[in-house]
Amino acid sequence: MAKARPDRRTEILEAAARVITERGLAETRIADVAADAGVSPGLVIYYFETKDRLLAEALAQLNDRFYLQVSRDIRGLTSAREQLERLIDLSVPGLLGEEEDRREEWSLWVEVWGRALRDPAMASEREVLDRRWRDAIAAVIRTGQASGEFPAGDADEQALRLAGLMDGLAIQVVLNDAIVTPERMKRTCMEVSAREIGFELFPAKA
Amino acid sequence: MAKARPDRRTEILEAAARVITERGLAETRIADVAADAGVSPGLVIYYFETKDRLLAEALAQLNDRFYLQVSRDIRGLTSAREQLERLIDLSVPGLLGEEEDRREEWSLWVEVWGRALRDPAMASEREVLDRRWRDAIAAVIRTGQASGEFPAGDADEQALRLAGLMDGLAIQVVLNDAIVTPERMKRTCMEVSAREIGFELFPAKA
DNA sequence: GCCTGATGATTGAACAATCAGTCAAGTCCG
DNA sequence: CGGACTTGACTGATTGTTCAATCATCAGGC
Repeated sequence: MAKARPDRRTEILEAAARVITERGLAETRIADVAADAGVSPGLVIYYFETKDRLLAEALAQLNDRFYLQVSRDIRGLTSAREQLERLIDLSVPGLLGEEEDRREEWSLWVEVWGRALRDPAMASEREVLDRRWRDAIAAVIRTGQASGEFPAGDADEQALRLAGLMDGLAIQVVLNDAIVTPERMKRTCMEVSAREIGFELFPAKA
Repeated sequence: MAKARPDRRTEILEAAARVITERGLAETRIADVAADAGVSPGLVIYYFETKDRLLAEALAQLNDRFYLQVSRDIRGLTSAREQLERLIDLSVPGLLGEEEDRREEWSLWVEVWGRALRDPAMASEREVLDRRWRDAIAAVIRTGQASGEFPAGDADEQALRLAGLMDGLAIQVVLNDAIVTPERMKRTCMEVSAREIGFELFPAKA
């Protein structure tokens, strides 16, 4: 109904995002994207020149989507501690329901890292996105410091530590490590955050 | 000189390890390995049946090599704190000289993670190796606790935290992140270790 | 209202490159 | 001589990309 004039380029991009999250970056063929978009392989190249450009654009879109959700979710919370917890919840693969399961997003990150090793364009894209992520964490920490909820401290360094820990643990979780479960990852992240940033894990409700 | 009777299988395995660390798992072709070993492509398949089996064996060998070096290096150190620092030094990509540069090893890990997402055999191999790594860290921590150098604590949980942090930061370093330099990674790992495990970063030499 | 031609969108078959794995034939060594 | 080892050309499958042909849309002339 709403398809007055379908924007092919956008349709193909969305199809690519779907295929990538389902089958992974390495297993995504142009033919798959074309089939998912209900379009011929030739048309995909017609709009995106090369497969690499298509994948790069699709990845950027997927990331924007994640950041949008995170900032939307966080905006509604008043306490920095709650914001931080929500950030962690959203980052732990498989912790929340299907609706916001981050497993596929993390799988994607792992593949991006692999590709970035040999693809400079992908590498600089990744660096930008990672910095944006750390900055988002640091912003939450600064909010808490400004309001007196957290003690003063180097928010950037604290964000780096938390982001690093989350990356490392998320790898284990997304690969279904028997020891590192989503719940354990969350607990560990919360405890380390509390200690490194300097807040009480279970604040007295006073 | 020492090649009385060349063990082709071993030669090919070593060639595979070289090619993999140079070009990455995804970019390693049978022909490359054959060329590096000075042998025909057919012979590679003759000894290893499939490319996957070749890669799996080569990876296992690379890992054993790393663990051997780590345990050899650590055995010579008496204080647990020094052992831990050595462990971290050996883990930070590009911190030490070329001889023991871990950059290629970490690149490899990133690719193993990517492959493990879709290859169950690779996934369970990874899990085993990762557990071995965390156990090695935990063993060092327990040594320190037993000698009274570190306070009592949950060594397994502490090891999980340190291993997670190292994984996450190593990704940034190996991808040449402008902010996360090898030196910064080391400093951060040491500081977090000190706080989480509970030792003095700069012990009075008493 | 209808034809017309131009422009861009779209197709799908064909092309070309890449590689894992096969195989028939040779070589070496005991 | 025989069996293990070795070769390298070949096959077959996959897949990114090209391209000639077709189709849709629409502005503008009649």
